[in-house]
Parts: sequence; C-alpha cells; structure tokens
Amino acid sequence: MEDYNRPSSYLDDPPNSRLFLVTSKSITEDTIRERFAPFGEVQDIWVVKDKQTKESKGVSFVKFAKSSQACNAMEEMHGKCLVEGTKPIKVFIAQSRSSGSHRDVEDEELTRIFVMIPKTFTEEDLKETFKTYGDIEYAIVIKNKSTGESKGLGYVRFHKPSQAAKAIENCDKTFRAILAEPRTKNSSADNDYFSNQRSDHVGNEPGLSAYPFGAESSSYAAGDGWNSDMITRCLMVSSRVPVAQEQIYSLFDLIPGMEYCEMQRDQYGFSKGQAMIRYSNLGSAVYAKEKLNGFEYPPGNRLSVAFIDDGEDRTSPVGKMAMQLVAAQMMSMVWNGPSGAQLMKTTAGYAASSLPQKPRVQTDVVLPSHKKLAAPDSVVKERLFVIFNPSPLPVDILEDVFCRFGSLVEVYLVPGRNVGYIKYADRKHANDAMAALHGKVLPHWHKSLSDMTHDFDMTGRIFTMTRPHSYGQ
DNA sequence: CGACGGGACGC
DNA sequence: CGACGGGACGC
Repeated sequence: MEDYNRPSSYLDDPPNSRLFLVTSKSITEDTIRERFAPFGEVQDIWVVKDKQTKESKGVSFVKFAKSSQACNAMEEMHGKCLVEGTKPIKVFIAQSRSSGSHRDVEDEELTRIFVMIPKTFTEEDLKETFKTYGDIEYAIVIKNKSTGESKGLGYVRFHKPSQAAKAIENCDKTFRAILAEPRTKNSSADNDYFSNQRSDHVGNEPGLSAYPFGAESSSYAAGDGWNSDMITRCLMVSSRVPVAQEQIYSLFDLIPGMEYCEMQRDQYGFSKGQAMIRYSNLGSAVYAKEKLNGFEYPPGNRLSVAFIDDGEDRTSPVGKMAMQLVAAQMMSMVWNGPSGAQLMKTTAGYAASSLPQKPRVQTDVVLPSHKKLAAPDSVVKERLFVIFNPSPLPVDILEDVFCRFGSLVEVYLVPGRNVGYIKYADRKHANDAMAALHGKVLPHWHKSLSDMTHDFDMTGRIFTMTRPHSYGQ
C-alpha cells in the first residue's frame, strides 16, 4: 500500500486513476466527494481555486486508488448535474501530471489493451479469456503477414474504459496486459522482434556446444598446463578451507575412472586441506584437472588441482605424444558427445565393464523423469532464485532439469549475470526442486536417453536456491 | 557472492 | 468553455 497522504509519492499512480472535472464554479469539494466516493477509494480531491479570490475555477481533480474506479466514475458521472440548476459536469481521465498536455484523453485511448498470449491462442481464445471483464468490440492476434503464424501478441478492444482497466488490473499477469498505444502512421513497429527470436537454438546443434572448445579451457588452447608439465593419473587437490573427503570424492567421482581418493592428514588425524586422487587412466585425470582446477567448492573457495607423480615414466617423445592424443580425445569427448566418449573408452583404456559402479553420494543428483511444462499462462505460485557457479547452463538444459519436478512455467536467466529464476505453478514442485538441487553439482548429464546425439557437461556448476525476496503473488 | 525480461497493429 | 495545491519526503 502506498501512502497517498504523502503528496510527493503520487503523480498519477496507477496510470489513469485521476479524473479531471469541469463543473460550475459553485460545486464544492464536499459535493464532489459525496458523488464520487461510491465508485471507489477516493484518495484526493482538489478543487482548483483562484489564488487571490479563492473562488473555484470550475475545475477539479479526483484521485482514485484504481484506474477502473476512475473510469467507472467517469462513465457514470459525465454529463450529470451535481446540483439542481447548475450545468452538467464533464469528466475525463486527467492527463498525467508529467505530460504537460491539456488535451482531453479520448475513450479511444482507454479501451484497447495489448497482451502477450501463447502462440497457440486464437482470436476466439482471446475473446473468451477477456470477455469476463466486459463487452469486447473485437479481439485480434498479431500474426506474421507472410506465414500467418501468431506472434504471441494480441489486441482486445472493449466498449468502455472501465472494462479495459478491469482487464488490465485483474487478468492473469502472464498476459502482461497494458493499454495499447493508439495506432499511428509513423509506426516504427515493423520490427519483427518475435519472429527474429525463434531461431536461437544454436546450442542444440550437434557439435556446436554452448561452450565452444577453448572458451572454458585456457590451458588447453594456451598450452600452458599440460604439454610441458608432467601428466599423470594422480592428482593432488588443495583447498584453503577444510572440505570433507566425501565432498572431494563426489566431485572427482563425477569424472569416470576414479579409483582412489584420500584426504591427507597430519599425525593427529586433522585434514591438511589436501586430497590425493587417482584415476584409472590418463584421460580422466587430464579431464579432472581441466575441469576442477580453480573450481570454486564450496563457493568462494578455489580448489587447486595438480598432477603428482604416479611413478610411471612418460618422458619419451612417443609417450608425450600419446598423452597429448589422450588429452585431446578427452576434450573432444567433453564437447562433442558420445562419439568422443567411445573413442575414450578404447584409446584411453577406460571401459565401463572394467570398473565397478561406485556408489554415488552427496553431490550426485538423481533426477525424476521428464514432465510436461505447465501452461505458459499458468499463475506462478513459487519462484526459485538460482545462483550458478561458475556460469549458467543453457536455458534448454535447465528446462530439461527443472521440468522434472513438475509444473515448470519458465526458466529465466538474468542476462549477463550468474543468476536466474525458476518459476513453478505449484509451490510443492518448486520445493521439491530446491530440495533435490540446492547446493548440488549436476554431473555429466545426458539430455535424454532417446536423444543421445550429444551430452552436456554440467560438471562444476553449483546451484544455490532460495526463495526470491518479495515476489508479488 | 548473487537479484528481476520481453511488447505493436496493411488503409 | 476547462489543467495542476498542500505538505514534507527517512534512518
């Protein structure tokens, strides 16, 4: 609730909630209040008077809490005679104080609304949806002129301003209903925003990952980490803050082939903030260092990962070349999908059958089955705030993950930030998602069993979820 | 460390 | 014809 007793806080908020009255000079504030109060919450009445004579200039303003109240009062009171023997009053929606214009606001400008609708919405759907707010003159869906496909936008023209105002105030907020700007010939509105937007699924093309080779892997491209230094199957993980062995285990076990993980402890058994990891093959170790060196775990704490001597001699030129080949194949697997993985199994000596399945713990996430999304115009009952580390995953991947808890309405990533919002139609589903994913690392993730054209690397992305601060529900 | 998008009509 | 006051912003 705004405090409308504080004058500086109100201009014309909400829009079109203030009336401009032309009356006989004899009409008083009391009379106006008496006749306009029945239409709603009158927040302010101001009868304009001459500074010197204090005589009314026959002009008044009546501020309502809602536009629909003001519109209804206008419709009912325009042309009425407030006091016997005085001239009929005129009632208009007042021009906003900042506009400076004194032109009457026409009904034309107050009866047509502009809405966002599902692409599947027909004009009949539109009419059906909005007729509850009043008589509709027409409802049209904006379509692509050549293809005839809906742009997901529409106009609804009502007969009365109060009906349009009611629609704007009360319709589902996903319609984002606003008053339509009157049409002009100068319309630079040929911008084809929506049709241009549809073909942005680049990240789904096989071989065209959302994380192109090199973008996250400076050491590979720059060649600083691994071609000059030792490469082994053993890694030392160092952390400034104590991290439980289970956490380290879970993290490094996300990469297949881990066969050993142990915290280094001092003589009293206290953790020294270091862990030793061994993989069954070079490729896994290279990959683990590549992905987890510098990774923040827990958030704010950078893990450092380095090769340590595993006692094998790989100093010969041939050995080095073999290692580089292995490393390159690991990388190609990461970014190019199962064909690469196939390569790894044979060349890097990793075979699923040769490794006992380790029990997954802690950071591994078992996801429910895929569920249908909620209708796009569903009321959002709960929203999760998500922080990604180090960076957000592609929206389509996130949708695939978050839809599995049910009633997902939308995944929205804040542009240029590592945060986003996950909207659910059902509070329980949001809570389930939060319970399952809060603080978790999503492992190497297969988009679906039936669509194994490629898999996505989710390793190293930690979700933190909370309810957003204040969300008008 | 990490906070809130997108929108326009053949005369 | 008929267009913009009063009061005091907040920790």
